[in-house]
Amino acid sequence: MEDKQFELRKSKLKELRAMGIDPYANDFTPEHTTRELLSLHASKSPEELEEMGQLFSLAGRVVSKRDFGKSAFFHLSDRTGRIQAFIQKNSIDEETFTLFRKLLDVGDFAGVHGELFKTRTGELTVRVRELFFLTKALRPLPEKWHGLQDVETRYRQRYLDLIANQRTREIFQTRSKVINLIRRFLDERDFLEVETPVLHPIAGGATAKPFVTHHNALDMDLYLRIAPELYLKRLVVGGLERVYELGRTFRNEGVSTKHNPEFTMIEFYQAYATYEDLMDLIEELVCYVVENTVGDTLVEYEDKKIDFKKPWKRVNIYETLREKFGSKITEEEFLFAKADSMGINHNGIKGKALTEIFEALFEATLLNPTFVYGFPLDVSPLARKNDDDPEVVDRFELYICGREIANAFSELNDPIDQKKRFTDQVEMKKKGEDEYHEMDNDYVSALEYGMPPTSGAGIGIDRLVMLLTNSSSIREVIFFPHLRP
RNA sequence: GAGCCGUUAGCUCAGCUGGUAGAGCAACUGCCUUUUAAGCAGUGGGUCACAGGUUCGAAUCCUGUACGGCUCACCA
Repeated sequence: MEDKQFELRKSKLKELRAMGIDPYANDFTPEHTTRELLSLHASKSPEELEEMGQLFSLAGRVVSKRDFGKSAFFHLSDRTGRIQAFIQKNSIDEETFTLFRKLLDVGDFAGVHGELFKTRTGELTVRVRELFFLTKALRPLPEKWHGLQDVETRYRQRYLDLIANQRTREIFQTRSKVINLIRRFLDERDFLEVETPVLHPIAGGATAKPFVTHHNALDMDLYLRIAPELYLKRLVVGGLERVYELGRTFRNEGVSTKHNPEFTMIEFYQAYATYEDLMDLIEELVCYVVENTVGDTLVEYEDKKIDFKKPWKRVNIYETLREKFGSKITEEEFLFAKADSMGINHNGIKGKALTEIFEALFEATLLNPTFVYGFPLDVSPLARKNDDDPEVVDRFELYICGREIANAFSELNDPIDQKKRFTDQVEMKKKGEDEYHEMDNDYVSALEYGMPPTSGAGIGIDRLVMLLTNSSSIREVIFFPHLRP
């Protein structure tokens, strides 16, 4: 048997057409929103509303219907909220009233003209004087009481999730707000928003596996960008001293509650700034976003409370490890033995062993925002060497709630050093670190023209939004997360 | 990629150690002019994810497949 409700609604569609009513009309312009009506008039007394006598017009989806035979209530939902409407046999023409009862279903879009009044329970309600059929819905909506629970349907048919679950709408409103706030923050500081290529001939700017695609006309493979970094720095060479790009980045890695193959990142670069300046800037930026979304420096996440209050802790990787293991931790023999005992795959790379030991032991403990700095040189091929310790680079990562949220450093602008670093990366790539950098001669030659001292940062927007919306999975903050087709 | 768990009506879920499918909401038919999970009476609706197997008999037990969730690994 074919879906009965579907067939029935299709026959209602035919019936409407037979009566000369276009079930997909586009001739109604709402002049008000539900939020306007509620915020301007909800506090008025019944008498005040009656005196007003004004006709309002609004449109939306019918999300509930309570039929009493000779009158009925229903709720209309628009982008701003929902409002109750009341239709009565003797305050509207009879044909419309019958149409409403027989042919208008929950899920349909309708427009109404009517005046406002208060019901016995005091709810501001529109008394419908005219009703317009705008769009017939052929499928029934998810259940009104429990909403839509099935996660697979929620992700695959996000529109249903948005209709049924208020929380989903709020999450994406917050996401939008976060992005807007970041733009505003950087724009106010004279950063220029730019766009750089998504298709890269060399996948650079991060250590990650790229997606490969093919350009037919040029008969060449291209990579979806794993980071916009190297192009943004070319722009700094070009004299754009403060730039940022907010956009999608692609990494061909596993999918999890914290990883989506395409995710949103902001990278920004500021000439004449140090990585320590960027700690201050990021602290300010994130606090600005938190204040204007959550509205409190204390943010509840799962069963934890994250305190965003400035100043944030700053933790040095080497110092932390020396405190734990003594100074011999930087000696190769001891270090590799330790890493092996912890099951860490370091591939004979010292910096990798150090950072992975640190992450394994301390990452999960970093609940409140914490800057982790003092990264080894060999895992940071694009970062500037520290002036005091040439084994270390001027780089930090921001951890919140045990997750890496940002990565930043003073940029390496010495082209000869950069070339050597790329060469070292290529060597390590041969050793089996297949996500390490390739030689990028074009980038090196850009540096040869001179890049001013610069620092740059990347912030994972999805993860930040997760924290601010108390979402435990990245799929909750991406409209259409990656699923098998 | 590995382990564990899940998939039953449009939606939310029951269905025990195998005996042939249930509820609420939604829908349909009535009644009802201030309800808001409206109410009352009645009706219809299922390849129990898919494919095999065991059995007299499978939603239930077994195997495989698909899709999803969680954890781990890689990573941001």
